Amino acid sequence: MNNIFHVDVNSAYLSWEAVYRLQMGEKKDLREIPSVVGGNEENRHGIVLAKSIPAKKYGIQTGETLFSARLKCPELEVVPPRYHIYMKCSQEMEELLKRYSPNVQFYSIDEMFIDYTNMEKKFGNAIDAAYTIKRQIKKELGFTVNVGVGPNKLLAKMASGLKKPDRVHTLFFDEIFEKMWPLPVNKLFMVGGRTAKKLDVLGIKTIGDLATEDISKLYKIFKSHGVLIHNYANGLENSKVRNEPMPIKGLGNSSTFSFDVCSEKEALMLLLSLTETVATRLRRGNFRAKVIKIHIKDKDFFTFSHQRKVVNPIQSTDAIYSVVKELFLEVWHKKPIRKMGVALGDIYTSDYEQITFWEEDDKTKRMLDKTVDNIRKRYGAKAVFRSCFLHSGIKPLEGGVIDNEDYPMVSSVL
DNA sequence: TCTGGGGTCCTAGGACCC
DNA sequence: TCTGGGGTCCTAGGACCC
Repeated sequence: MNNIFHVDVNSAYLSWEAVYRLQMGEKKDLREIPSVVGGNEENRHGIVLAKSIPAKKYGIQTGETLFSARLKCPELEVVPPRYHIYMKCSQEMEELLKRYSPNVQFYSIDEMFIDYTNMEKKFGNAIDAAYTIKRQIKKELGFTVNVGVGPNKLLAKMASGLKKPDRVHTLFFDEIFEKMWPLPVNKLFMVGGRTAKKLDVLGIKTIGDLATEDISKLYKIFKSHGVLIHNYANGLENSKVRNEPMPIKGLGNSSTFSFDVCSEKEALMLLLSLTETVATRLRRGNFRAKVIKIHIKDKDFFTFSHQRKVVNPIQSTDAIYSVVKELFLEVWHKKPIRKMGVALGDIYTSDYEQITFWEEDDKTKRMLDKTVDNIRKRYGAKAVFRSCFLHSGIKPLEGGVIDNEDYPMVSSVL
């Protein structure tokens, strides 16, 4: 029998912010008052990123606007995010977990899987170990977690989500009926708002309803996703706890601007800036890309995208930007823009042998990009930038939550 | 009233090939 | 008047995760 743990930091950003502030000598604990970590409203990033449990009691939800959160609780304390601190806390937790098993999967900044299978002889039975881990994180790092214990990653994750905070829960196969099936169907991993709504129309309200529904009926409506969630509702999932990060399939950067962009000149400058950011990340990973995409959200929140596959994989800022510019001019019809993004797909590793065949980027451009990348690495992102950004009011490197640093994200893949 | 950013995967529809 | 059927590749859009 496999024993998988899922460790989930309770209200991660908010807990970490609270711990840091207490360490800095602040008297009040954000976790004990209605509070949220939230984006900057002036820059139109005003949403709730994390909430305290007292804030949750007012019905405040992650992702909702700070405006709406304040309507629910006028005395709400709002603090800005500090991603560097959260990264540090996350890394410390990962190090701690590695004491208990060599096989720890960094699933997201605040969620990790541990494969505890066959570790019993070293650290005792699984449930005791889960409690020890929870206690140790609280004692050494100052924040609380939920630990879910189960026979696979899906059930471990569902277990950690049961009752919060500071709890250990198990979800073995013989507990599914009692602990998981009565839950509303949207609590199931991979059943989001859209699917839950469609299921509701079909009379499927709980995870149990979904688990016992006819699979061919689900397939007809939801295709492969229907089969997936039916399996999940029955606790069936068998992916490995992965030590190594998943190979990168694509990367992108986007930005919501503090004002609606109306001129072509300004839009192109912002796209160049976004291209710089994403191309720098591409080169840092020693990659090249064949698919170049842009996406645009206009002032009415209507979003659309445009992409092109090029024959030879490219890497230089200039080569990527020339495609980005083409794409933009092909789709933009002068409607004011709220947000834009540049993304790269169809990624290849760029080893030395191959480079001689890539004629797309000439040698001069490669050298220039490399030089600029190195200067930025040594002296910071602002040390050198294109002169067109001077006095333009536009940042030379748009996008990204942390300047000049990779920030680990999460996908819907276990 | 205000509504982030960065990922992965899937599907539909059209182009194109034999 | 009636007009194949696969297969692959590409693009746009939408679902999900945190």
